[in-house]
Amino acid sequence: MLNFIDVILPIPLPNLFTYSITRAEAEFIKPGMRVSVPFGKSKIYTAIVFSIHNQEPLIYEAKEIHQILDETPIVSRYQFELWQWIADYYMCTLGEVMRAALPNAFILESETIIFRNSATTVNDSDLKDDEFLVFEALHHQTSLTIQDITSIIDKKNALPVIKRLMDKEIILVKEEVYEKYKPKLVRYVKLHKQYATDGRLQELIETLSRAPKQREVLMRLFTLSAKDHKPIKVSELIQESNASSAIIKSLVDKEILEEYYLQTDRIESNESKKNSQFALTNYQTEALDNISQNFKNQNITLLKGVTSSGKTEIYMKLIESILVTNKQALYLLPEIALTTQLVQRLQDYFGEKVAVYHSRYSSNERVEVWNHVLNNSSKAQIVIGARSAVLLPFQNLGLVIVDEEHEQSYKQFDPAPRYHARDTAIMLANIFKVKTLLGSATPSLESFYNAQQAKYGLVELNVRYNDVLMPDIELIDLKDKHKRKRMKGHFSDRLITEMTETLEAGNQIILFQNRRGYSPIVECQTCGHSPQCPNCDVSLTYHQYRDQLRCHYCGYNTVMIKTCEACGLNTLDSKGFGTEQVEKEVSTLFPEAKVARMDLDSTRGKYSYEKLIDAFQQGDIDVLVGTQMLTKGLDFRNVKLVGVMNADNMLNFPDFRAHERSFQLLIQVSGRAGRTKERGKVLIQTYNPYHNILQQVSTNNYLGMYHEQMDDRHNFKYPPIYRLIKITLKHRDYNKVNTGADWFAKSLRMLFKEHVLGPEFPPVSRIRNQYHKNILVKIPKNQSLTKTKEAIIKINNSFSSVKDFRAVRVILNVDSF
DNA sequence: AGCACGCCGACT
DNA sequence: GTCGGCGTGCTC
Repeated sequence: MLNFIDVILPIPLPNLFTYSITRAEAEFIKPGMRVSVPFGKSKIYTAIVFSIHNQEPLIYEAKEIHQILDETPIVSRYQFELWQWIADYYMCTLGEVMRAALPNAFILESETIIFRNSATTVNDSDLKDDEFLVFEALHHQTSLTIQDITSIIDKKNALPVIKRLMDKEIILVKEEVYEKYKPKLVRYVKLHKQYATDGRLQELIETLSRAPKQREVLMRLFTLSAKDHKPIKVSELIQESNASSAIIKSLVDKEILEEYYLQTDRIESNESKKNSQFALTNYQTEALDNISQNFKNQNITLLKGVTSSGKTEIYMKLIESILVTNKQALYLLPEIALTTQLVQRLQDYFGEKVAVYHSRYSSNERVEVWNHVLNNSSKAQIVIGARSAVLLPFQNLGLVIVDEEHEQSYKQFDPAPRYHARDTAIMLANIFKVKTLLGSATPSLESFYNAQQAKYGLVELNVRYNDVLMPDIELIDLKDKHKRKRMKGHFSDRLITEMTETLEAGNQIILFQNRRGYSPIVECQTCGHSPQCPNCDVSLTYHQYRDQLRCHYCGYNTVMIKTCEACGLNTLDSKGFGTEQVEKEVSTLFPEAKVARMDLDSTRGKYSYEKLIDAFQQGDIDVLVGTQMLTKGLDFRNVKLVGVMNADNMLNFPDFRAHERSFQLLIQVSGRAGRTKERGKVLIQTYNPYHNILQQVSTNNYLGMYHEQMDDRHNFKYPPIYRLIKITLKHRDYNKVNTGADWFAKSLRMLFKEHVLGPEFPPVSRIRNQYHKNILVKIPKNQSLTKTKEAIIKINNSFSSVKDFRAVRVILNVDSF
């Protein structure tokens, strides 16, 4: 009987691929293991074994696998179930899910390596110039990569040359696969075994009397190993004995010391023991009881707790109750809320049981967390992570917590799989038959709607920790302030007064402006021209700190122009303002205050974000100016005043969620004010102080906002009343996108009639030289989601079989909000 | 997706 | 003449 495996390949193709294996391999291979397989003409890819069977494919001959990469499965059956759900629900392939789920280091790819064929003799004159260059290079190096050759012959395409050399049998070509994950090895030293006896040791110390430095190192080694009987790291010895690595090296060379390597975890399990204890307040206890009560007949519960109400403590107690059953807990957070502050707090309480997983981790670090979770190791009993942590190989999950449930960053937009981590987490919990707790001060409409429909349980916590009052929110009418000349730059007199008082009292201030850079539009006063990005349909933003014009979509940048490109006059002026300008104005208005800025530009480096937070916490910064980044779960004790520079630009954003988002954002920034005893103050500057959303923000009226917005969603057929699938067409040719989108929309309309919207150009219709056009499909509650998706896939298939449209990229985005 | 193959304009 | 552009077809 012949043996075969079906595998998942990390590419966007809908089907599995069948390979043949030997009898012996069939005994060894299990679903979830990695194998490397030849794919296409020459490449070798990493695949995940999906199933093992005996059905020989009928219409093609299955290739043999190249190699088995694992001894035991690295993907669990629970994950297969989840992957399948993601692929079906979000309309993507299993391969795309695999790519998103596995740490990069697990996915090996082959590289083509070129060798000299020593079997043939070569006549130099037979070779062309570029062929000779390669031939000569192989005298110096035994092997070359394609890239090496590309640079040697200085051509874009090295393949023709390689092909000619292969035909002449001068070179050999091999595909090589490298293991990408490298265990971290740490260098240790110990005394060489020849000095094991006391007598020899005595001798040794005497011989070293003329090398005091070396002797000192040796003595230090003895004291260190006597102290805690642990292996001695080279780095430790160097530091303790104040020696150089050269001294260690000479001791090793003399065979006095012996070096060896041990494999270590990259993720420092900082050896903090459980030391912090805390008690819940009465309100927290009550909330926790309510949650447990809800969990008795509800799989999902929404915890709606105002900012600073101490939700984290409740999560911790819940997790603790899961740990005693020896199960794993998953704690999801938006990427930027995963600060050292919070991780530290959990580690202080749970010790080494906490593992962290997010995008700033290197591929190697992720492999280590993956393995710990897979092996159900105690080091990863609690996983705290961002979006992708939901894809980890849990074995024995007991609880899922999704904090800041309303955060849009839980939804992946590009590339596929375009999954929502909150909804995927609920599915994951469902697979393990365990409970999910969603937490937020400003729940998303869909979650609150589900709670209202009794699909979720609902627990509220309306009191801040330690009974601190909710901040006092005041709206400031910018139109009026301008008219009465009460503005200094972008600051109203009210804001300046409050800032002055706050600074005098020694408290800190946060200023929020949802725009980075100095000014988003530069415009010529004479001819009205403004510099545009050459690749995208947007104006360039002026960044003063580098004197540059930058595109926020593609990263394009040039030096700031001095005169108008169109009319040549130096009448350039800037419109609108960003964080940079706010920062600058603060330092002019308050010269003795220490100002810092927190946005994408100021937090580029790996730790710069943490440094800023640290500095602010230490009180080294008085005024922190920033974008959205500021709103995420930061806990600053000494912030008294929060200023929102301009609330209008987000309210006017062309999106059906703009109002919901603005409400959430403003409530979240406001929540940064007054987290201890004193009541905080929030000033919101706006041209529309009577806007309903702002009124609701100022009175912290979530229910008002909810009901009003839900009316709109009903009337205009938007989620959570209807479901939404967005179809985006992308191509560099404007006309192709247009005709393609029209075709696509027409086909959809035949089935879904008035529930098809568009095609429409998005606000920024060209990004990186690609034109975009969107079509929205609205799906009523009573319409089958599965059937709708099937129909869309069918239309998409016929679309791509039209020759003219093949090149147009189609992106399907389910729940695109 | 990635890659090979094949056709076509544009230059050393 | 070759180089590199891009459309087309295919991957177990």
